[in-house]
Amino acid sequence: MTDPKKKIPSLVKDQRLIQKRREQMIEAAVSLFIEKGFHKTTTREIAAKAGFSIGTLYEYIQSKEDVLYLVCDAIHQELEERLMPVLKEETSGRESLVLAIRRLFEIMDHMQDQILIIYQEAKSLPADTLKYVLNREEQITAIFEQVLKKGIEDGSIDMNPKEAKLMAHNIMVLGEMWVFRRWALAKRFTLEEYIEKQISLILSQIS
Amino acid sequence: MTDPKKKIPSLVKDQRLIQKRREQMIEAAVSLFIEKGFHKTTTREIAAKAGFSIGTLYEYIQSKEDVLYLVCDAIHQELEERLMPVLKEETSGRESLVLAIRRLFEIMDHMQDQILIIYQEAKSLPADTLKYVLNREEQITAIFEQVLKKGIEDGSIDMNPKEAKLMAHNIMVLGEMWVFRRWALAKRFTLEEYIEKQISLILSQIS
Amino acid sequence: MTDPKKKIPSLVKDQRLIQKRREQMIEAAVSLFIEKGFHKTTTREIAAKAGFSIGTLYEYIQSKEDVLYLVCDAIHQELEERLMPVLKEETSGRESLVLAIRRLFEIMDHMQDQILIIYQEAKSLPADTLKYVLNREEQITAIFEQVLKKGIEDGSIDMNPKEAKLMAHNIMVLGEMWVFRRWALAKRFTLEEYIEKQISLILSQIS
Amino acid sequence: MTDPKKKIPSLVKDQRLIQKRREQMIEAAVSLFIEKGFHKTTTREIAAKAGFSIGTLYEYIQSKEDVLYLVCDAIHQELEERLMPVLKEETSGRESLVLAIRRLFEIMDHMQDQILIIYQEAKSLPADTLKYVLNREEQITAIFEQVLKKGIEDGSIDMNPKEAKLMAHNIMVLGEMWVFRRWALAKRFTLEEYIEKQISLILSQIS
DNA sequence: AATGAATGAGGGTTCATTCAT
DNA sequence: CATGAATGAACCCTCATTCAT
Repeated sequence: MTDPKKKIPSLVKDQRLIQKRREQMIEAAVSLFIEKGFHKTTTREIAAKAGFSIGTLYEYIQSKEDVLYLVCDAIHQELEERLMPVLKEETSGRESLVLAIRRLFEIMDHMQDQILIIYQEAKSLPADTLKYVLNREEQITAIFEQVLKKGIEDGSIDMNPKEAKLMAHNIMVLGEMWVFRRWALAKRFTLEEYIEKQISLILSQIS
Repeated sequence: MTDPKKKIPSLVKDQRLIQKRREQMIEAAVSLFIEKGFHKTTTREIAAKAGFSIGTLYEYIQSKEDVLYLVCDAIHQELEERLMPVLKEETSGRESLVLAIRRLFEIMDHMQDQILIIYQEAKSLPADTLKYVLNREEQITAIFEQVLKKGIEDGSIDMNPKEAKLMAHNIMVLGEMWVFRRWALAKRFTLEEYIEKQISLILSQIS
Repeated sequence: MTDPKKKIPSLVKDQRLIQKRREQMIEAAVSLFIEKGFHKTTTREIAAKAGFSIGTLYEYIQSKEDVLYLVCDAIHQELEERLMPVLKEETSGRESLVLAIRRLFEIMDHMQDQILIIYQEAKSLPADTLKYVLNREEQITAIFEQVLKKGIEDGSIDMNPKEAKLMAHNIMVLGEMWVFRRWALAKRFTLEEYIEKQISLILSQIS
Repeated sequence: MTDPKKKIPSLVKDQRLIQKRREQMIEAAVSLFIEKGFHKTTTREIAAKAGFSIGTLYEYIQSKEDVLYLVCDAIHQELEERLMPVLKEETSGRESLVLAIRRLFEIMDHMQDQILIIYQEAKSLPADTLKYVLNREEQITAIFEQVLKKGIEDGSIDMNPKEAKLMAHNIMVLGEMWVFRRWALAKRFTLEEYIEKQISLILSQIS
């Protein structure tokens, strides 16, 4: 139910320190992965940019792939933290949906580089670890499923509840599309136009 | 307008042979990239699986990235070749659209591994070369734009022609989604269900 | 004025260690370059003979050419260190010249293999780096120019000061000649005979 | 006594053809060796520049080093052919010497790139083959020895005949010096100045 | 807890040479 | 005689990971 995270073992005991060092390393890794991708980034570079030595890096992780996992998880974390507030609003499911979609797309625009990391590099995770990341992705998708169901219940959305999950995936993917088809879309639309048009198209499916 | 391909220089002069050897190399590379990804596949493995020596491999390409480009191009080629026939049918734009979407999704299902290669590995191409691949992707997307416009003209599709391009991208992405969200979708839907539901959702946007 | 050396970057920080390892590597490389030349010597051989791994070698240099530069520089260093003491003597310029020539030729004989490395391999250095080596060579030549000028001033040498530089080059080259024409000269002369004859010939030019 | 050349075996019988093809290959190789050195020049490049295929190249030689030998020999040949005419003049040994030195230095200037090939690349020849090249070099040196002896005999040159050989080597080396110390000498002297000064210095040794 | 020197397997690429056509 | 495709040993260099200090 809650958010199961993979435990990455550390040689260091002090939990505070672990958190601090991992934040440093994630920040360093994100910018490096954005710049050159996971494979072309070296562990040395990550340690250097994080401000400590390669030896220290390996006190807090066990392999380079651990860093990738921490990065993916942090990105999902940020995505979720940015998305959740919009759901607090007390409105109809339909309005909630529109707000959430808009927010999602704005987040996608804002975090485009990070989103790309997940899309392009997650495959390099060991199969086990990958599951945790995909799980998290599914949970975020489930948020939209919930909003849709709320709308169906309060009558503001007209659709078969069985299709809520698919619809939720569609929404997520249309958001991500702004990131990984940006090379084509940005030639034609501003973010605002993109949001407006997609919301309008989605609404035409639930009336 | 037409389909510009990047010329990959070869030390070998015989064009027939170049084509033959490159086909062998592409087939080998595709299966290896599927199995272990571009970065973890070695040029030696590609040569061995293709049935010739590493020296021979380099008679037909200049770098490992050339192999990746050839692979991406071949995948797009196959995708296009599988998609085009469905457009020959003499029907309304709307029916043509439905046929094309169905075919696209079936192709995505059939070529899922290859599609994943493009999505996950194309980023490793040199910027110059990447353009060729994205261009090709855009051209395939344009096919759906054409079908939509045909439907608008013959009155079978009701939508603002200005939105045809976006809609075409949406369709492509919903097809690709069957590939890269398969881990979530396949738990809930068969391909057939997926096709039916998505077509029905898309049709609700153009009536 | 002073002796500008090219800074070869190292991944290792400890300056002491850098010096120590580079000395090991230079000693190994010199003997290998003598034995088989720069091109036929592999970096692995250098590392092995130096007593460490190939990975360690590359912690202290950036490319095989860096080793060649270090070798050339060390050879020039030794040459200079062997030559300088003879100039401390308090005598006339003429006597000083004779002493220096004798010493130079003795050094050439002693360091023949190393001198050959510079002559035959320096061309493999990148243009930038080659300049440092040639510069050093010119500085050593300038030593003889100074001695000649001292002799002109104190009246013990009779020559146009304008020709001191050319004369200095001649002396250097006659010294090197003992190295790279050894195959012919050693058949006819001992080192001592060679020195005597050449000094006598040179003196006949400055009286 | 005469000029023993190394026989390089060829698979082809027709002597005319052998000579023609080898001339082509030498011309190609010389320009490539000048441009990039022996080691960085590939046999493919030599064949291509010579105007035939790599297969054909190996019909006329047995190894890349054979090409280097042919090149060295051709250079010596040209050097000799340019030098000999000056000896035909009917004058005193002293005048003959001056003429020969001048001619030698002019040739060195003219053929500087080729001379460099011999100096820097000959060491890559197999020991056996190297002997032929050094032999040739000694023969050319002997020319000057002859001129000196003629001068001693006709009284125009005053020196101990035992030193003629050394003197001849000195002259050769001072000529080569114009080539391999050009980076320093050309800053100070024109060829003409260099010739004048060196001749004057040499003459001061034989009066 | 932090450091950073050491390791060495492994990767991409080159190129002299061969030999079937 | 000429061609040029095929070979594979060998080269330079990288980098994730370890471990003594």
